[in-house]
Amino acid sequence: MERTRGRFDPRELGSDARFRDESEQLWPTALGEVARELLSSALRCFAANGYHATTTRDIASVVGLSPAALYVHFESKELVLYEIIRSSHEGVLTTLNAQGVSELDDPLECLSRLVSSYTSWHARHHVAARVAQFELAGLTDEHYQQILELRHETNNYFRHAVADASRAEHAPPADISRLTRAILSLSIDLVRWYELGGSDSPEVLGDFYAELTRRMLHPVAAASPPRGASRRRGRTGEV
Amino acid sequence: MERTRGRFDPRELGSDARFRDESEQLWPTALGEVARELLSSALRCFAANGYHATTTRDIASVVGLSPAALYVHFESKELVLYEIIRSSHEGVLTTLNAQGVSELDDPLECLSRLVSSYTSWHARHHVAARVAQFELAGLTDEHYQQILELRHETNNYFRHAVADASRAEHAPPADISRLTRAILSLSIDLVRWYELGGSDSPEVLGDFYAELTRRMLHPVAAASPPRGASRRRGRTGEV
DNA sequence: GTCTATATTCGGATAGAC
DNA sequence: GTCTATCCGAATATAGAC
Repeated sequence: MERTRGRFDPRELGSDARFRDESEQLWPTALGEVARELLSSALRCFAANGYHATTTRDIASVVGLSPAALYVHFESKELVLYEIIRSSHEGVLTTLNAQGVSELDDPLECLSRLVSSYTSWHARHHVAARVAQFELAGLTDEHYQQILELRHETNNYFRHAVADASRAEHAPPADISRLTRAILSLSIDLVRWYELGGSDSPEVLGDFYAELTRRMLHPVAAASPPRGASRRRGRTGEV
Repeated sequence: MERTRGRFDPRELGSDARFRDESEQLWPTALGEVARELLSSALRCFAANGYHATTTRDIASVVGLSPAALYVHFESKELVLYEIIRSSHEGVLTTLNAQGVSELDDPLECLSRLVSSYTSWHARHHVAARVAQFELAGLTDEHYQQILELRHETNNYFRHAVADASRAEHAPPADISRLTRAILSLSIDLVRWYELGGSDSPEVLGDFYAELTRRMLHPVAAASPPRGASRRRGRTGEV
């Protein structure tokens, strides 16, 4: 019955600009060479076809091993997924920590730098980030809880930065949660469509989203008040 | 080896505020009652656990049927997924068409209305939209291509509206593609975290994102020039 | 550490009675 | 149209040789 196995051949991902990234830097150096190769292979398979649609044969064959070899290096397929997602989340946190924003006293510049680095990290590591963001359902409950803690830590960075910047720019305090979510959405959603080698480099995109963040904190001074049709709200979404 | 089947019991989704939505309105009326119930059940299973982690037994048992009964109404499990994704995409297009933006001559108001309706649709139908956005890998190549055409149509709406509004607001033409992607990202990513019954109604969120869109089209007039640290770019993402 | 072979379970889909 | 029973391919994981 025509088994759908995804649109991409993981064997080609290494040479495909859409998937080539710098994922190998993510893996713990404590792991051996083969284990790291297996993680890179699994990462590409998961990103291309999804966790459940990827078999242990897929992962191992890309590296040129039999499926049984995988279990010498990892206890289970789920643990491979966990290792990938955990490494990605810790990679983001490391980057955010390295920003040293605490030395800055300009809240808007501080937030800009967080957004810029968070965005460019996701662009540069868009393959790993895709798995880290969209394959959480494959984790066991216990591993999922551990990832949630890392995500909570990341979100706190932004929530505080948005709160500080909002105060400094006299934005409505009620919008802090909404703004935080919107800013995170920009950086996270790009992993769905970003391609290395596309028009924007990770740095350019990071700068652009930092600029958008600054604009989002500045209410437009009703520059061009809508003429007719006084914004009939409440009708939207009725289909 | 501890089979992970997702964190949510689809049987409870109907009574869970996180998943209760108005998906039933989406299905073609040409289908019979049972077929529509199966689609609603499948929708909740797919949203909760993912397409590949959902079995035909899961889908049928929520409705109180045996797995075999599903095949009386649908040729395959993949066709159930296709019907869900297709209905969602056409639902969005119907909403956008109903906006009647062509009657407006204010480009910014036109774009605002598109963003508002697109956003509130995704919030109201966040369960269906989640499947429509994140389970595309489960489709056959042929069905995937058909969905891509619908997405292309939707994207064109926004690309033209952003282009018109950018001209009217004297925004840099080079940013049109970037802005379009950013605006779409806001509305699409919300299906990852939105919950009906949460703090913001679909309409409130739609209005807020329309406001953010207007702000994103207005370059900040260097209101508060960053003091020290002259935006050292190019370092981000090195981890 | 890697292999071949396989145990075992599971899931999509079908057969045929009612 | 729904059921029970089942076929059969597939996938995780293991056993045991090398």
